[in-house]
Amino acid sequence: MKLEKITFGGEPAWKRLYDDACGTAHALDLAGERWALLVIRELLLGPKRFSDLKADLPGISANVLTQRLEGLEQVGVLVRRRLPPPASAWVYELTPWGYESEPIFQALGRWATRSPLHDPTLPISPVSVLLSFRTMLDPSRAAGLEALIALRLGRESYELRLAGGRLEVERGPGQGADLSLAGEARTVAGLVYGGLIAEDLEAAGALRVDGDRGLLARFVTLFPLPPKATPSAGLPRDGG
Amino acid sequence: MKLEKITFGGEPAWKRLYDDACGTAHALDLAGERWALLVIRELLLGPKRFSDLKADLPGISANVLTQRLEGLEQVGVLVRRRLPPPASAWVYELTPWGYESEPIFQALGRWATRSPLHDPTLPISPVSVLLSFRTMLDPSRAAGLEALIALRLGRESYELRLAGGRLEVERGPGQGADLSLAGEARTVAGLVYGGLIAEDLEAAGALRVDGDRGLLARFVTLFPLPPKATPSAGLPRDGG
DNA sequence: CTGTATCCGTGTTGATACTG
DNA sequence: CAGTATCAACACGGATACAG
Repeated sequence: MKLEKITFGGEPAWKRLYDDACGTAHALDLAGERWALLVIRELLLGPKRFSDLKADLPGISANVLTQRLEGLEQVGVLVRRRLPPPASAWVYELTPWGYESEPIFQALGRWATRSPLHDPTLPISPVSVLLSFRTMLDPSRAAGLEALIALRLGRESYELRLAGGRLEVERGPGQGADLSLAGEARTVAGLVYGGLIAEDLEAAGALRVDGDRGLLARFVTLFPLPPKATPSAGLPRDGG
Repeated sequence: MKLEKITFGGEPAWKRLYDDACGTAHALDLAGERWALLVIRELLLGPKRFSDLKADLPGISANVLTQRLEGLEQVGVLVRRRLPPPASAWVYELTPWGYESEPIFQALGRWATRSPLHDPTLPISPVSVLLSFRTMLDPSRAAGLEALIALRLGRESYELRLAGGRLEVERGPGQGADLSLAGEARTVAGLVYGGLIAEDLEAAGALRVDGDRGLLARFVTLFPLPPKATPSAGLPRDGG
């Protein structure tokens, strides 16, 4: 490993780099620091502001978020842009190449889902839920299905377009949707992945359903999880 | 993010965990620490001993390697095994689920190869080169090709079997190979990815070629690199 | 020979408080 | 809202000493 000096615009910065031509090592040089990949994940469905990122990454501190955004901008993964008036806010947006990192998240997610230690009851961000749908959709189960579904997860709204066995996800109000779900991201995740029952969640006030309930019944079957890996592996190693 | 206490066998250990049900976050909880993914990479083509890992991961220190191996064993990615006599050495071997992490490395590698900052002239491990071949093989370019190629990269020997547009990689001496290459891993990487010329490398004593040179000429064309992302992105952000 | 444990200097990370 | 400043805790990496 090597210490490399990189000077960009302002003051010199030192970074610990793997001294390795392997693509994996370079990817980790670019985005291997703590939180970096999760910042990218949160931007995969469109630009966000600093405070949105901070809210959607519970546990990150402001200074670390600042550092990650600066680093990821320097290496060309994202850009910092000012929205046109009247918004006039700064937003962070992935570059085209940044958006191309999505397969990394699909591979990581698919693999980790099989971990014996994975706890699906933890909090989850809206973007994570939507990306997981894109990753886990089983085209054969979605065959012949054409529908527009509106998801309101916390403060964020998305539109899911199912057609030709494929799924498109976009930010948007989802007007005229065949089915509309509103609730916290973890509620919808529990509905699709955790076997929770929509009627129970509605009764508990955690979910609102509008529209085609037959479509809902089918929707929750479209995203089968891979089986867990053998859990024998999560145990302590024998003494010596 | 949360501090979780995990006690395994011996003394209590604290680990910083993302408090996030997202698969990506869990994958990073499992293997997101510095060096962890590179340790896994080095094991993807078969078990290795501590000292082999240390040699193939230049820059890692013994104590960090020990910690990573312990951590990855605890979460079920690898196991520590004793070879049968007369070898009687300890080796580290991925579990079946650990081996299934390879798509992560393919996604990371494919993405990072397009980085404007990627430097392919850095040192590289034999395993990285072999994995890159598996990732980058263009099946259409390999169509109709049937061959056994032996690669001796540093101390390690591998066999590449090309058939039906597919590539199989195994450790092994490669006896009876149609083509045999011997040299440092970075030399062979430069040959396939860097446009270096086999004859020059032979003349310089960096490469030994035995067997079908027509096959070699074709072999070096089988692994096209994706184009670089627009490099404008690697520049300093404007002042304000 | 193959790891493992400990010490230590340094750099990174994160919680809190604070500023424009 | 969008970050900076400060400081404490921790992780990293190098060296060295130790154990089977």
